[in-house]
Amino acid sequence: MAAALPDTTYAVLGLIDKVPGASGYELVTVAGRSFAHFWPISQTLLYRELDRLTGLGWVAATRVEQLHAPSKWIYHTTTAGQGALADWLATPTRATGSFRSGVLLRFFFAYRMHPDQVRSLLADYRSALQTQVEDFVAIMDKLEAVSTPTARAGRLTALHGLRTAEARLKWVEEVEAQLEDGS
Amino acid sequence: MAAALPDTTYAVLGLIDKVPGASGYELVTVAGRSFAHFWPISQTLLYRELDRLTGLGWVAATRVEQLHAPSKWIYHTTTAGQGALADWLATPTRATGSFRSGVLLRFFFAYRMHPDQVRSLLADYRSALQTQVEDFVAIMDKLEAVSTPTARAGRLTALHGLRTAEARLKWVEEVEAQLEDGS
DNA sequence: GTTCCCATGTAACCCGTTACATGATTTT
DNA sequence: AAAATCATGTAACGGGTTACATGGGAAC
Repeated sequence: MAAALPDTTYAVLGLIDKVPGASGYELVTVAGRSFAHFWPISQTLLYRELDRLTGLGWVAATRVEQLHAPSKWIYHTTTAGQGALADWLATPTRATGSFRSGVLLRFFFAYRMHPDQVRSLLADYRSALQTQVEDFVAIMDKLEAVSTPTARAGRLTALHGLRTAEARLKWVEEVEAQLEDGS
Repeated sequence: MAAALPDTTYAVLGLIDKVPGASGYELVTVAGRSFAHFWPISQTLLYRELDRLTGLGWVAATRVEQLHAPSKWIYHTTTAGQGALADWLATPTRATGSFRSGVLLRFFFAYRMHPDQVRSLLADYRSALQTQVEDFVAIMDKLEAVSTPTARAGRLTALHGLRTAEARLKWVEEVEAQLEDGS
């Protein structure tokens, strides 16, 4: 049995399947505004996965010449690629994502900080969360009109992010209230 | 100016500062049940950071011989180390943590799955979230009694995880309800 | 005429993980 | 006799990041 490929490979495979005929450049931007919120990938990494996927025969690359822009490669999933995607989707996975938060890490050592530093840490966190909320709302608004299955999936993952950010904003308020009367 | 060290280095530094006189072995277990939920580190990595921190002169290692167990190194922060920790805590940071979720990634391609697969994906996610809720509640219960500043910081980071997991559980219910009547 | 957009790539680094090794002592 | 605990480490790998290079056409 071959070594398991990272989920990132399937993320790119699924994206090509979802947006057939896109160039690497386009896929980077699409990835940036679709699954970046729960599976961020850099440009370099995406191009590397493109190489891997064509090497595996899971996607086919076609050269396209353009008049008013540089030539480009466009990608499609092959039958083998669609099968690999289906297999991956059928395999159960551990439901534990990875999460690392610099804010929480610093907050964990809050007793070594001046109260003002803690307050500003929380304020920064709050504004970052508010930005997230706005982003997710914008995504959902944009997909509201569309009623395709792919749009629905996107809308619901955005909802996940929205609910998460909202809950964390409430946490910030809870903590700030506790700081005011407690310490 | 020297290259910035990763947050992991300061995580270990802060932990030694919090639990002085612990061995590497003990620090691994303490890290596992304190900040693992928002900053997981493996045993190998922790030992590597221990080397780095002693090399920097930020922590001092002392050899301790034991009768009923192998000899061990125990660690303390130096004055320089405490200063470095304070500096790091004083530097503002981007409030965006890193998050990667295999569940959401698969869910994003839900239109390529059988409805039963989607249901089982959500069921797995739900039970993982329920386990998280239990873990966070357990941590908070254990720290409820203690009223030190360090315990409070731990309790509040656990609360953050609890609120997050609760919001996501509600999301699962929302989505499941939508699947039943919609599709 | 400089800056932005398209488009693809290289180079280097290192953080983090997994698997494994060792060996004494204590518990089952 | 076997397994778990204490304690520290090595080896190898690869995923992901940041920074940089290139170059033509379009826009301001």
